[in-house]
Amino acid sequence: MANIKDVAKRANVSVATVSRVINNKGYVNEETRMLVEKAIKELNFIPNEVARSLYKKVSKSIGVIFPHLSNPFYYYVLEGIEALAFEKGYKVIICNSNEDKSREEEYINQFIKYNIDGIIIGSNSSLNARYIELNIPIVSIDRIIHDDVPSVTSDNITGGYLACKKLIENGCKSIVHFRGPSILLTVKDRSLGFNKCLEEHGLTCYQVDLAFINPEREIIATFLKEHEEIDGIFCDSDLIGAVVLSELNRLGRKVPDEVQVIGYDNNPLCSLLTPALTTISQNMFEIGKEAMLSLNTIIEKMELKDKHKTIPVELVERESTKKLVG
Amino acid sequence: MANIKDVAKRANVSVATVSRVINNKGYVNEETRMLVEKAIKELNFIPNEVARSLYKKVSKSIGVIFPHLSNPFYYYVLEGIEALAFEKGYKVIICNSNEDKSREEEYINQFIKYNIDGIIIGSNSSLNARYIELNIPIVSIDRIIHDDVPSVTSDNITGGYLACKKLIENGCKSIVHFRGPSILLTVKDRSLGFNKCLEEHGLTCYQVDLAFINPEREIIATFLKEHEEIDGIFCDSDLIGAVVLSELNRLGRKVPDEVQVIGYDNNPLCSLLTPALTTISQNMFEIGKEAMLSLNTIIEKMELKDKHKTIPVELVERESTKKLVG
DNA sequence: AACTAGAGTGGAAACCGTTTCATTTTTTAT
DNA sequence: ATAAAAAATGAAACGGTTTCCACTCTAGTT
Repeated sequence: MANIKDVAKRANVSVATVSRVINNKGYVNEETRMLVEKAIKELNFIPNEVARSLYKKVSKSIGVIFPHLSNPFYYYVLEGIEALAFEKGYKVIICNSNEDKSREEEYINQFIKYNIDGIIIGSNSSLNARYIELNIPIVSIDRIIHDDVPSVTSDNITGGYLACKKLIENGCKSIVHFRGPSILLTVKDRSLGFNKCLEEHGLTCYQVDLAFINPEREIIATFLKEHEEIDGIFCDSDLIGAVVLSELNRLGRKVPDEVQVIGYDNNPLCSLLTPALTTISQNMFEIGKEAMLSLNTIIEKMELKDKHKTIPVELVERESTKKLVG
Repeated sequence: MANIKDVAKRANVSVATVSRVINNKGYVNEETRMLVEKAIKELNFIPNEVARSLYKKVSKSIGVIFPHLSNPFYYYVLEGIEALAFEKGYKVIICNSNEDKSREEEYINQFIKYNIDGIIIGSNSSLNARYIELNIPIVSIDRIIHDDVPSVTSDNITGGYLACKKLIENGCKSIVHFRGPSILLTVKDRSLGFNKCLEEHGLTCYQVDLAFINPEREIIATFLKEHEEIDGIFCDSDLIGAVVLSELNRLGRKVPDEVQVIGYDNNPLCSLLTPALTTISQNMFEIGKEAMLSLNTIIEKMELKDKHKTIPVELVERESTKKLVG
């Protein structure tokens, strides 16, 4: 690999001049510039970004830490991040913390070692105070980890509210909320909205806690068997919704005529299920884009007006819900 | 941020000694080591990997380029890559080429600029000869891009064969193969195996070409409507399988009694469908792991015995297939 | 003619580690 | 006691780039 010295030698100039040419900065005679450019081409020279980053302490790359990649939510967010990052000239380094806090911290350390310009983190654990002190630009997704750390979250309260409203308006009387892990803020918020609406109508509901990604089929099956009166179901993820639909089908309960089901996320899977799943759509691409936008703002030391952004949700109606007449 | 000089000053030693301590290399007196370690802790010193990488020309990180992340296949592969990479101390940089060859090349250039140690690429386009000349360790996934570039592919030929065998053994007479984009090697290979088995039984089948990720529902619907005689369906992805099941359901055709369906990938989605989808399982995690293993072997300049690895597949039987009696 | 501003260029320091080599001190073997 | 080997340490070079500063030269101003 040719380096800047080789180019300088070949073009019969100093390295400083070559640097000025590649960075388009400072005075360079037009003829000299041509000479240098010719040498660059001939030697197939690519400036070494590591050396550059060493000097400038800026790497034009950002780190993303997600608890797992197998949750569709994250990769749609990722596509949003990537889209804007690419546009702004940032490389994206993606790491998988596996929900493991120590691994998360190890990755943050790596990022620091690599002069990373900023971090987007989708974490369920709270951030070590050390990192806030370090003053690296960080944006959190789907959770507010610290008042000083900007965040982008989905409007989970409204999400829960909308789902509940739809079920009640559709005539459901006996409702269950299959929730995700109740430690999560997102889950808490959805419950908040859901229960608020319930309350407004003088109703209550069952609550069952499940895993997000691999929902426990037996718990769902047992609950549904023991509660034949259930006619409205809200699930905290479409994956839970899919299992619920599958179990209802097994039990011979008709959806949406006997039971109505609403999922969460608007996973592409929804329209593949039978019946297609009504769901709360999170604009994941937008979440990613906004997070990257916030991050860019902090990196460039501009003022961030909206420290904690909330992205609106909407209900997407498919075949698993239906307004019951009478 | 403290640097190695600050540590040296604080511990009253030279930077060389500090370097020896952090790298655990060369002679260091036990007492001195303690002193240095104390200073490191006090100053919260984290060695700058950029400087390190500049000198050593090794970055302990690898780049992964995938055409998109929204295909579940890729993120399971990714988890395999990550698992081994983490173990071996590599950071993983993931890039999304969006099937765009120029973006792919841009990312490879970035990787070079960053002294990346190796690249795993899941590409549909053939690799520019330049990169092979550059002699960076590269491993390709799901495709053989060059005889000299090691690869890890799934045993697609056997996958196609197994699917066909199952359909025929189960009593299917009129078979259709809903294929992915026929430019892809994977798709070609599956057809190869599938048709071989067909031939062995003196049969032929329909072939319909579709997109992998967002299969065209109308094409599938039209075909199924026009071909009521179909009793066996092989799909090149589970997503295609899901749409097929949904359309069959809409047409009132019973699965598996009237039509049998086999998908491909063993996407978690399979067990959520009704009926649960029989599929050819690709061990994606294993593919990722093996790719990382090959890459590590080349990076460390050890001999790679198996240049082109093939990962076995297996048929996972669920509810969408059934041995017909009589 | 003397003076100044700006164009054009190169030398060298800086970024932050690693490594080589030389030197000193300690230990072991004879 | 002495030579030889091993342990411990620091000075300095190195990696590839950017940038500051100093310098030369030309053109324009009084």
